[in-house]
Amino acid sequence: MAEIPKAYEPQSVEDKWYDFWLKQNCFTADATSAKPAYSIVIPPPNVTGMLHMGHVLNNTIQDILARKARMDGREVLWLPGTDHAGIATQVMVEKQLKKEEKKSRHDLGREEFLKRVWVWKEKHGDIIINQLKKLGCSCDWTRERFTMDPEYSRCVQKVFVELYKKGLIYRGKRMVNWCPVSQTALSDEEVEMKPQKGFMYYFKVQVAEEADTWLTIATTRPETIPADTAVAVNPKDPRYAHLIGKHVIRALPPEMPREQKLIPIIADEHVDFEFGTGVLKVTPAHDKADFEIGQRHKLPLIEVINADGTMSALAGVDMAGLDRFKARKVAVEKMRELGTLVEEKPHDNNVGFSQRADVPIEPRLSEQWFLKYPAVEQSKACVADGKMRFHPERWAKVYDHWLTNIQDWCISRQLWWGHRIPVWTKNWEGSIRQILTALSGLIIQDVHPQPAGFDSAETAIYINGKSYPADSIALHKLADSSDTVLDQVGKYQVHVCTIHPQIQENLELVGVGFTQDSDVLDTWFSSWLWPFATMGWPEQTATLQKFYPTTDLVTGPDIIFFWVARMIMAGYEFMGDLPFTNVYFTGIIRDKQGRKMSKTLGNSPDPLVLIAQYGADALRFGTMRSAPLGQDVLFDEKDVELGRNFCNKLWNACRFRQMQGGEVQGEIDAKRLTPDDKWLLLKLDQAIREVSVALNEYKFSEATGALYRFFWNEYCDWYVEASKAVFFGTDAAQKANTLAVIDFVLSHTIRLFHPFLPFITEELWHGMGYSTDMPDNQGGKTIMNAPWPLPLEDDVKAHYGLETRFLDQTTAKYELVTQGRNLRRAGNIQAAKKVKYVFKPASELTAHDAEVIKLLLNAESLEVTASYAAPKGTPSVQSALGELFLPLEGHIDRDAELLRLTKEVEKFAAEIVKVEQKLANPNFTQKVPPAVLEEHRQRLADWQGKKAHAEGLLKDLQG
RNA sequence: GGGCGUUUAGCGCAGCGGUAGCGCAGCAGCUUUACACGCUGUUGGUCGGGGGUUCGAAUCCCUCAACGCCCA
Repeated sequence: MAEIPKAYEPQSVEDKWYDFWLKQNCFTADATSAKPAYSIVIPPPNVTGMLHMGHVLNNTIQDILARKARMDGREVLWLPGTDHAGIATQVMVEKQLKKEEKKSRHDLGREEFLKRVWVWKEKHGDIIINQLKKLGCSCDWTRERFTMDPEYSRCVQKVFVELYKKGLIYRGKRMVNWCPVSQTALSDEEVEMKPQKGFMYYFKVQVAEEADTWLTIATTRPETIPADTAVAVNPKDPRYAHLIGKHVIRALPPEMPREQKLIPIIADEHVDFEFGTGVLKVTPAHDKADFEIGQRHKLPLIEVINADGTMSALAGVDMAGLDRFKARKVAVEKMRELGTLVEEKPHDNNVGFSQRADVPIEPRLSEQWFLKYPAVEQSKACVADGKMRFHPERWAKVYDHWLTNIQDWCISRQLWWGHRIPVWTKNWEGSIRQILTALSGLIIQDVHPQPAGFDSAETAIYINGKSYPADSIALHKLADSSDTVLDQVGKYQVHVCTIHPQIQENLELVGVGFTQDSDVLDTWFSSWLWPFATMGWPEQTATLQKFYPTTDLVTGPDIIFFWVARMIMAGYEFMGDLPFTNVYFTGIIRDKQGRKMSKTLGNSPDPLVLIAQYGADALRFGTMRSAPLGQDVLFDEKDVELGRNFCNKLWNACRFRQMQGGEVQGEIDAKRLTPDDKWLLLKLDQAIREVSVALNEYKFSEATGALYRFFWNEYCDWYVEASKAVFFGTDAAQKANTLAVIDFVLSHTIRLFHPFLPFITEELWHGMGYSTDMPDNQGGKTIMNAPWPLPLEDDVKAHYGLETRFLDQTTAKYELVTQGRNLRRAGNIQAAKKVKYVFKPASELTAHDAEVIKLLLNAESLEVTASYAAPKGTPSVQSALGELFLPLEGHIDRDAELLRLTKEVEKFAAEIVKVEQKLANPNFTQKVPPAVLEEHRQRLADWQGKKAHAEGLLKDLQG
C-alpha cells in the first residue's frame, strides 16, 4: 500500500486479487495432498441462470466454509459446475428461435435443434460462472463440470442401465402431471400449488332405474363430465347407500344416445361425506384420485383432453377442439340449457401449476418411465441416527416424512434437451429363437475399448418384459438350445437398454429396425449423481478417493426432495456411502417487506450492480450479517451499505496504523503492556473463540456480528483512541510496543475476516506487510493459506500477564469515560469547548491511565487529586475507580444538572425496588443458590451507593 | 385436514431459568490531526393473549390467536 486512498476502493483491488488467485492456482485442489480433506460441491446453477440474491447467499456461505477450511490447514475442493436445466434451457432456445427465425423446434428437427442449444450453451453458458467469480468464489475451476458433458452423460446412462437391470426402472401408464404448454410430464416437485378463485358447480343427474330420483353432484371441472365413467358414494352414507349398483345418466355430451351415457353408481370408502354433496363424479382419465378409484373398480377410461390442453372429439360436438378453460364455460352453458345446472358458487381451491410454464397442470394418463427409489432405508437411517446432520435440524423431520411416504419417481420428460433414455425398442414378429439369433449378432462387445469403470455388463435385454442375458455368446447358446418354447411365433416387443457405443451403433443400423426412446431424463436424474459423477466416477479416481464423501452441502430447503434426498439415495446406491455429512439449509431471500424476490415484482436487486456500487466484500458481509440460521433473509440494500462502511472502517484502521510508521510486527514486550493492551488482547481472544464457535455451528450472522462488535466497538472505538495517549507521547519504546500490539491484533483480525471479506483482507495482508515473515504456504503468498487464529493459550496469557482483572478494570475505566462525557453533554457544555476534569481516585491511578482518561474525555486537563474537595454543586459521577468531577466554576447549567440528577435518582430507585422485592421474599433468600443471593445483595449495595451519591449532589445543588 | 416455523424497542434480529440486548432508523450535538462510508451522547419494550410449573419465566409446560412455509 504505497499510496493510501482515504476511502477503500474495491473495484481494482477485487479484480487484481481474483486474477492473482487464479494465476497462482490457489483454488486448485490437490488430490495427492497429505492434508485432511474438506470438500463441497456447488449446487449447480442452471446454465440459463443469472446471479440473483439467492446465489449470493448460498455461494458466500460455501466460500466462507471453503476459505475457513483452507486456513484450518485442510486440502479444500470446492467443485463447481452448471446444470443443463432441461425445460428452462429448451424453452429459452425455442423462444429465441421463434423470435429470430419464426421457427419452432419441429421446423428444425431434433438434431438441428440440439445443435442450436449447444451453440447457445457455448455462447452464454458461462455467464453465471463469471458472475460467481465476481463474488469471489474460490471454486476449483479446473474441475468445473456440466451435467451434459460426455463423461457426465455416460454416468447418467450407466446409472439408468444399472437401475433398469435391477428392475427398479419401469415403463408404465400412469397419471402424471402434464404441462400442456411444454407438453411434457412433470414430477410432483415441479408442480406448485396456488390458491385460485373458481366456482363450484352443482348439477343434477337422473338415476336411470328411478326416473324420479336425481342426484346432485358438485364439481370444479364440468368440462370433464364427458369423461366420467362412474359416480361414487361412500357406502356408509345413508343418503345414497340404497342407490349403489344402479346407474345415472351422464349429462354430457347431450347428443350421445342414452344407453351410452349410463354410468354406474359405485361405493368407495374414500368418498368424503362432507365434501360437496357427498356424491363424487369419477373421471379416471383426468384426475389422480379418480384414477385410483377407477383402478379399484376397473372403470373404463375416457380421455377428453388432448396433450395440448384442447378437448378431444369424445368431449362431444360442443366442446371438441376448444381449449379446456373455454370448454368449461361451454359445459356450464350446456347444462344450464338442459336444466341440470343447480347452482354455481364461488369456490377457492388449490390448483397445481407448472413451475416452468406457469399454467395449471393437467393430470393426464400417459406412458412414462418410473423409478422405484433405491437405498431408501439407508437414506432415512443416516439422518435419523445423526450420521448425517441437517442444519437447522428441523428439516430432518421434513425429510423423514417425505421418505416415509415416497412415491415412484417419474423420470421421463417429453423434451429434446437432456439425457436421452438409452433404450431401443423393436416390435418383432417371429420366434424368440430368431430374435435371440439376431440379437446375438448385434450385441458384439468390446470392439471399442470402454473407459475404466464401464463394462459390457451395462446392457440389458427384455423381450416382452422377460430378461435375457446381454451377452453375445450366451444369447447364441440360448438360441441354439432345444427348448421348443423358443419357436413359438408371435408378436414380441424387444427392449435393449445399453450404454455400449458399439451396440448402440448396431441397433441404429438401417434395416435393424430398433428405435431409441424419444424421451429424455428428468434433469434431476442427472444432478442426483453430482457429488460423485463430478469426481470421475465410476473410475476410482484420486479425487474421488480423497474428497468423497464431501463434507458440507449448502442449499435451499425448497429442493430438499428434488435434490438433497435423491443425492443421498444415489450416494448409497452407487458409492455405498453418504454423499456429504452436513447439510446447511439457507433461508429464502425476501425483500424488506418479507415478499419473495421475483422478476414480476421487480424487487430483486441485481447483485452485480450492488458489487459495482459497494464491492463484493460489502455485499457478502451485509448478506451474512443479516442471515440468521434457518430463517428467511429479509434483504435490504442498507445491509450492503453497512458492509461497505465496515470495509472502509477496516481500511482506515489499517491506514491509521500505517501512518504511525515504525517497525512492522515488532516484538511485544510483556513488561510494557498497558492495561488497555491487555484488555484488547483478551477481547481478541474472546472474539477468536466466538467466531470459531459460531462458524462450527454454521451461525454465520453470529460470526459476522461478533467480528463487527470486536473490531468496531472494541478495537476502533476504545483501543485505537486510547492508544493515541501513547502515540502523542514521547516514549519511543512504549510507542514501538503499542505498534507491536496493534500489528499482532490486526494481523489476527484480518485473518478472521478473510473468509467473509476475501478481497480487502488479501489487499491489507500484503499492504500491511503481514505476509512478509510467513512461509509461502502459510500466508506468505496469500492470506488464503494463513493459519486460522487460535485462542491464546494459557502460557501465552501468563507470559503477557493477561489476567481477567484487566478486563473488568479497563471496562470500568471506559465506563467512567462514558459517564464523564455524559456529564458535559448533560451540562450543556459546547462540544468544541475543552474543559477541565478532576478525578478523585479510589486507589492509585497510573500516569498512563490518567492520560488515557484525559484523552478519551477530550479534556483540557485531568487533575488527579486524592484529597479533592469539590465546591458544592459540582457535577460528578462515581465509579469503581473513583469519582470524576466536572468543576465548572459558576458556569453550571443548574436546571440541566438538576434534571440529570433527578433522572438518575429515579432510575437507581427503580432498580433498588426490583432487587429489594426479591430479597424481601423469604422463599427467595432460603431457596436460591448462595452465589445468586450474594450477587443480588451486591447489586443492591451498588445501586444504593449510586443513589446516595446522586442524592447528595442533588441536595448540594438545591441547598 | 396434518406437520413445521415465527411472534422481543418504529424496522430487522439476538437472548432460551437469575439486573431485557444488538444493528438500523429516530433525537441532540460535532470540520476531535484513520475514517462524515465518520465521531460523541441519548430516547424507545408490562418480550402476541391467557393459564400453569418455579423462590424466580422472554426463556420450561398447556392453551388460544395472528402470520408464514411445507404436505394432503
